[in-house]
Amino acid sequence: MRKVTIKDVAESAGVSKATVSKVLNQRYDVNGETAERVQRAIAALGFVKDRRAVQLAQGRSDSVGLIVPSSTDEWMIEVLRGAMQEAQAARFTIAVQTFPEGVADTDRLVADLRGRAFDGVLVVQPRDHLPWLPDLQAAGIPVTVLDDHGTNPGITAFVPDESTGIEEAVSHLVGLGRESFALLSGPNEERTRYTSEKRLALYRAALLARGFVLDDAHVVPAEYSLAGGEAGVAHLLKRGVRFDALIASSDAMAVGAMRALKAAGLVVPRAVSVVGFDDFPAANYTDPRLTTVHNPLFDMSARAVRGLIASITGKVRQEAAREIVRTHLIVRDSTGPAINQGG
Amino acid sequence: MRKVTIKDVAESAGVSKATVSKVLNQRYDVNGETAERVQRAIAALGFVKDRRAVQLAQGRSDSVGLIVPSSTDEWMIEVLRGAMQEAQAARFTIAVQTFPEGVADTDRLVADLRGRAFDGVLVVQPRDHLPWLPDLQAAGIPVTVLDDHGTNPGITAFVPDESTGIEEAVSHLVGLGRESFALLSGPNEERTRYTSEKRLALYRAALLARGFVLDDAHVVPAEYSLAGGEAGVAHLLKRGVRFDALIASSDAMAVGAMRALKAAGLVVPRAVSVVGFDDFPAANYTDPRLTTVHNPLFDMSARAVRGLIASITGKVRQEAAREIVRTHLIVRDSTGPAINQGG
DNA sequence: CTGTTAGCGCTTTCAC
DNA sequence: GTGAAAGCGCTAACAG
Repeated sequence: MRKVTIKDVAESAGVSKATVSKVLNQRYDVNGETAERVQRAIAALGFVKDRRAVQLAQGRSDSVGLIVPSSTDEWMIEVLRGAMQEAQAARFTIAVQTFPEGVADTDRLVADLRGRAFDGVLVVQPRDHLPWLPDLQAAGIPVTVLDDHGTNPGITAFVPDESTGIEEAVSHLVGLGRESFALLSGPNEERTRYTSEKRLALYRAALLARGFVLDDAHVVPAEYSLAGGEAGVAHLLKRGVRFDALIASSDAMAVGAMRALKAAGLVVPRAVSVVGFDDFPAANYTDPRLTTVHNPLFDMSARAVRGLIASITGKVRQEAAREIVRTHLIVRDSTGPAINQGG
Repeated sequence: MRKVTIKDVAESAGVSKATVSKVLNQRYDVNGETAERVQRAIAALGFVKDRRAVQLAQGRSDSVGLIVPSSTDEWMIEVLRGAMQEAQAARFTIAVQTFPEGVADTDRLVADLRGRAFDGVLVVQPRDHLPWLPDLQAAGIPVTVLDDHGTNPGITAFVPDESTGIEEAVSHLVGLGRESFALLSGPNEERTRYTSEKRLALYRAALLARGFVLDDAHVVPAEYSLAGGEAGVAHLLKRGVRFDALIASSDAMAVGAMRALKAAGLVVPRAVSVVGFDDFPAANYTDPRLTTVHNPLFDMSARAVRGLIASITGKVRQEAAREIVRTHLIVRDSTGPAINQGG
């Protein structure tokens, strides 16, 4: 039994393909009786529209491509969630693709994108400048980037404003009576330097604004990982650096730091208060639960996809905007009053 | 400037569409010189194949639909990772869709699937029997389910064999000198009962095989969450139940349990050893790090997608198989020697 | 209201 | 080797 097409339905119902199409698409210029006959034929034959044919005919693919870094980190799930929430509402599909590795891979992806495999594209955390983004846009394919490093000007972007969360964090720590700060910065790698230095500079400024100088001896570069955090704190301790507040540039680092502090007999949050960055899912499962700056990935992603869909469906010519999304501190249990205040 | 099609290239190169198509698809029955001329035209016009047209013409959509429960839990990322790994290798895209809520939603999804929006479908953790799965299969669309509850016979499924991990867990605890066990089982809800009771039964049997009876007083139903774990342990403690090993039916529960134990002054792992289930990403970030039964989602998902792609591309008629994937215990720090053994 | 006629853009026989 | 023509299955003007 061959695949049943709209043509079969038409013949079976004694009408033309056009009429069937109209019935299928709920057009109101069809006689009630005819419509019924068509419906019966559809049911009898078990007909279903071929999506691909519809897509070609309508010039849409009802999907948004989500290009993610190949190292799908835990936080990716937040991005996906946000994207799916919006996609579902608009009956779009989220097509996940991982970032291309080499030149050949890149060319293929770009060809797919320009070939309109998707109606719009959301690029998550591009490390570098992506020269093909403007081309896509010029080709009329809406593109948005999430959390880039400012390396793709002219492309609509949603980026977190880390300063608000950092201000809150510093204000929180200072309010708690903390007086000497140490900071675990990101690793000295090309790829991560931008984020890393930005966060450091913001912390430094926020502290300075409150009269605290964060000198270089109190800053140690570390990997964005649990092990990195452990090593970082061990390093600080070994050098005899004193601090009652520790700021980590990622949550995993913060957890490692808490482990190292505990190993050294320093109680978190009393002896040392710790704040992380990102608010990863595990932040609620650490002991103590982690106070951290929430990176609003879900929101950014949802807003980005909503915007993309709007410019896909509404034909609203997307205009390059840079949406800055505020970050906030989530206070949990890894921060608390200073020892001499607690009573 | 209109969209450039294969026809434009053909005219520009002075050949027919067919020839262009052959060049595009690396067919060898094209004269070298002609091919070059076509290539130049392609480059000059900036032509790119329209994916949708290719898809319609070839009857493929180069994608695998991933239907996930709407409550995208943390563990979903593992499923996605596994799926993407395989998809990427085969140049397929993973199109994520969330489970339909009502009847209308379901109908629409089924219509999309039967309408070949995707070449194959992977359904993750269907709660109930899905009557439309066999239909899809009958329509020639490969379908596989991941971690179902045996509610969809006749459909290829990848399911974890929890018994192996549970055997290992019990053997590990007993080997540690643990003698009295308590178990936090799943909630008394319709939806989760299957998993919950299966795990309980397996634990009970494994313990019995080693001479330990897990009586009802030592089993308490709890939510699969941190709060559930806390409440469960509080309940046990209040009732004066004594135990030196606690088995949780999920990792989040295990973390909650550890919190409650700590609050009660019971040290993990010495006073009470705790084992979880799933090996969620946060298991490495808890304090102590969680010993738990690893749920091989990544592997199952990767294997499932690989199988789907094989039957999509190879035209290998997929035969309903039930792949049982062994689980294993990951020993971390929440389990350790019993108090009187430690020395 | 309904049907005719062109598409959508590429692939694929099958003659030449 | 190359091209004409017939799809793939649906949509969309435009007559009638």
